[in-house]
Amino acid sequence: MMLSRASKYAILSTLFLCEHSSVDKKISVKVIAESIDVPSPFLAKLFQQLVRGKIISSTKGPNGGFYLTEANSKKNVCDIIENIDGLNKLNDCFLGLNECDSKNPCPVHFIVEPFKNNILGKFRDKTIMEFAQEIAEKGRVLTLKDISPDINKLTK
Amino acid sequence: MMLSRASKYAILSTLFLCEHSSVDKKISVKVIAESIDVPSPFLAKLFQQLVRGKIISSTKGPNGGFYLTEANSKKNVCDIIENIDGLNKLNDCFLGLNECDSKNPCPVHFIVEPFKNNILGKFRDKTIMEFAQEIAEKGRVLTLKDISPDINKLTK
DNA sequence: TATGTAAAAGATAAAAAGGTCTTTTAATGA
DNA sequence: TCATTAAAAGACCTTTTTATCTTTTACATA
Repeated sequence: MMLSRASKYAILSTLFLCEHSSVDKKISVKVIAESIDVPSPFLAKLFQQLVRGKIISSTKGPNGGFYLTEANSKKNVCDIIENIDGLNKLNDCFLGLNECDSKNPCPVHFIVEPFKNNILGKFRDKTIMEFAQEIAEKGRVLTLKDISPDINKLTK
Repeated sequence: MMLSRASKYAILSTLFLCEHSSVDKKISVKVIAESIDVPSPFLAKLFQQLVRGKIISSTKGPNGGFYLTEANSKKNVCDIIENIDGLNKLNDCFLGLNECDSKNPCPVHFIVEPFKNNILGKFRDKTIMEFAQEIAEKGRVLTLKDISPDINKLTK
């Protein structure tokens, strides 16, 4: 019922790629890692896996880097999660019961279930492309960076 | 936005205590651990912490064990989570953004937020006691054990 | 075709979560 | 008051997740 950090990184950077890259404008791990503030060797590993899973594309060498093809951008967020965490992770009972369904529900089953369907729906129905467009239109910034300065850090 | 296994164990076993124990019917870790199918030394550690947090009570020696007092049973599930995971864990952005709120929402913010409030509400408004009663009334079994036999295990 | 660039691959390390074991302390009652 | 029982305390181990580093491979172009 929760994404690993790896999945989160994968989602954000794939959306970033969708917005900023194309077949003739490939982007290196380093640039992406800095843009969304994620450890770059770790992201490199994730990208290898996403390439193998045909979620994103890459070419080596000068002017090489990562990018999305037409086909790639028709994938959806579920595909990313599936590729990194596996989908079961999202289906586990919120309280950890092995058997939690409408017949033997945990105390929060009927709260969790609609939410799960809702979010899985969103992750399945919209393509990466549609997602990225929505984000761009609304002027959203998808980064792990601190946007506003953090008081704790300033006072150290 | 997700509970650790430790928190889940803590919630289930506290509810178990509420239903099955009292000041003059204390229960040992071992019994509880077996009932809900959780590693007993691990549960023992958790219980120590819950006792320190005044969520549950204990006495040593013969006929000793864990139990809930009046006061204990008026605590709520949030208190348990707070004590084990800290409440922030539930408040983190689903996609890991550092700043995700209605002003700069992540793509799923408006799906996640109502759910969060909903479930936090339930965890805050009902006491352990009320929760346990509800479970008992509905004849629910809160265990991590497999209830129905698992085909995979049978065929091994 | 040599050179530089960037990903792929794989080995390794660090941190966190989960789990175990042993010794000490407190309570009970014989 | 001594033996027994069960939790408390704390050291320790294992696995998983997260992160890094080094070497190899592929590609581009000068």
